Amino acid sequence: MTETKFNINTNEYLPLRDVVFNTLRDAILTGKLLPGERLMENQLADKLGVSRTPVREALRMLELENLVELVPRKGAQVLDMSEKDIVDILEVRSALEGLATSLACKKMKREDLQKLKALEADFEQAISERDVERFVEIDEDFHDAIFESTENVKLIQMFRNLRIQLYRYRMAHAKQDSVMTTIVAHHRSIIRAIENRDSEEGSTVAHSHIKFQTESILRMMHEKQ
Amino acid sequence: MTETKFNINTNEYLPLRDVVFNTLRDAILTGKLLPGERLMENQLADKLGVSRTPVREALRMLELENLVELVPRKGAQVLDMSEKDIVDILEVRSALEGLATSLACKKMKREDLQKLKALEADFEQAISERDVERFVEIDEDFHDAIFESTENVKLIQMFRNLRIQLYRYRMAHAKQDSVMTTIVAHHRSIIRAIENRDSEEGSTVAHSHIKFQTESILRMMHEKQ
DNA sequence: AATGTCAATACAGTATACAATATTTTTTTA
DNA sequence: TAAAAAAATATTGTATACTGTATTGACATT
Repeated sequence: MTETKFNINTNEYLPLRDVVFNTLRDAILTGKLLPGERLMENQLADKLGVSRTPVREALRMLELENLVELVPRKGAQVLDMSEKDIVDILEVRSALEGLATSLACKKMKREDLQKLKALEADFEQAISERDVERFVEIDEDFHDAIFESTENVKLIQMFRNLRIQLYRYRMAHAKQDSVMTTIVAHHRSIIRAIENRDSEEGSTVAHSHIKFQTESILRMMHEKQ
Repeated sequence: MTETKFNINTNEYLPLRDVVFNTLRDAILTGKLLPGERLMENQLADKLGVSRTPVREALRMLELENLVELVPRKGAQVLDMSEKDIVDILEVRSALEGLATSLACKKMKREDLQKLKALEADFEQAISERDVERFVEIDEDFHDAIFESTENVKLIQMFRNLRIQLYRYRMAHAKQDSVMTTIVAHHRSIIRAIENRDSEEGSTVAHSHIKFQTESILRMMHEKQ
């Protein structure tokens, strides 16, 4: 199917720790493992059919992503997130998003901008089909494209790290009335700023985009209670 | 010697992995382990008198801090940093520093501001004594104080992570002529912005502070060659 | 001499065994 | 019966043993 010329076959191999890591991360992000739940090495090892060693290493990787908390000699548990944590994360994300967008205004290639524009139609379709999951996916692509265009590896890395931490809230947020259409409107403004190579404007719009997201997530959390 | 009332004795205990981590990190940051150097688990375990297990875990922790690179089935080596890496890091740091300073303008307690001001005298003394090491330490305290005042745990965490990565360059940078006095001048502007509770100004000054640092480090690197 | 093949070696990946410490349960004592 | 002490158990920390894969070097082949 996929034609591969000179496929250097760089590693089909995944260490078990990565397999375990992916499995546990997915379980946490999809809510199969709940905040506060204890993660015991033996138990996980048995369940996954591996030894404790890769489980331990996977747990440490999860700690790096702030998904679990490790207390020496006590063990690991799935981290819960307070409202303040969410606000803190979004505050940092706003700064990063501002930087990324302003850099995108300077550096994004024309073809990549075209791809960004093409996503608009996908957004509209997802909205009309009320497909929140799809919408959220495209939203990820949109922001990914902006960060990628900065060509700043550290920036991309930090952004991904923050995003993972809020992954659990992304769906519920977008489900709210009119949130999706507002997001699309913001995206249009961002695209316009990039088109005009207006870094100042890009940064400003990005900030207000995240500000809206913050308010929306907070509103959702308060309603839920 | 040290009188301890109600010493809750919260863990004198450090897991071996942390001891190894600290040891290796220190060795990397002080240049005892050089970029590109291979870190072999057996060898390190023997040298440090522990087993491979804590060494492996320490290496993974170092990877998180971007101090070593881990290639599956190949092993670890001390990461080298290109000029681009440094610029990338400082670009992100600039955004974080801008956010932190603008938050400090809003949130810093008066007493903490006083402490910040008190550092000025220390800076002057370090300069007059040509004590670069001391100067750099106070500089760390200064920026730490600003980030602490934001009360944003994620922001502080990311800042620390970035700072560690540039630790190796901090001394050489400050050693250059007139750099220290310029830094102190910048700090005064930052303090003034916080005093005036002027977030906009704080953010701007912070950005130009890091911009100066970036240029200075780059200049140094080019001269060195 | 250049290239290819094979064996030897070194290394990381994984599993397991043992040690130390928390936690839980049971027993003792008031 | 409640609290304290002790024992039992569960769990993490560390060491070691084993496995599989790269890497290296010797040797053979061209």
